[in-house]
Amino acid sequence: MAHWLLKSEPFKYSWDQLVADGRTHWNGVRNHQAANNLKAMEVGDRCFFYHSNEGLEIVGIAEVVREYYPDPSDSSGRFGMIDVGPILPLLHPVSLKQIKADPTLAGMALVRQSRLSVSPVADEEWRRICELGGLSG
DNA sequence: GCCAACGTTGGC
DNA sequence: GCCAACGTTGGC
Repeated sequence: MAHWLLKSEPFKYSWDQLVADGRTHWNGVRNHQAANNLKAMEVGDRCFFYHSNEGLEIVGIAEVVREYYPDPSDSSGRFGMIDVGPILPLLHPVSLKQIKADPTLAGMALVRQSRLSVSPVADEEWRRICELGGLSG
């Protein structure tokens, strides 16, 4: 199972909103690299949910519930979207500051490519963030 | 509010 | 096909 990280500005769409909604369309991606990552996702893959701009921390774990399909909000027809649902919040949100300070995590795509909204997460990065987040696994 | 990174657009 | 201009993202 692959792991991913999804970024959202909390004032646009927050973790709490995802919990309230039960599931949502992850639409509006207009970057090919991010879209390629969406394409590679399979139902059941887990994703960290990161709050950008405000918060600057990973707050929860979401799950892919529908694989890549066309995004009707893209008139060009080039981009697609997935659906995700919430799994559980982190007991302790993991901040960007912590991530940058941790040797295991400092090389994450989140850090290296700050503008990429959908990025892969390596297994050891996943385990380390779960640990920092207070989840035993 | 500023600025770096970076993708896109458009003139040539 | 190159590259300057411009727009957007997102951390600080």
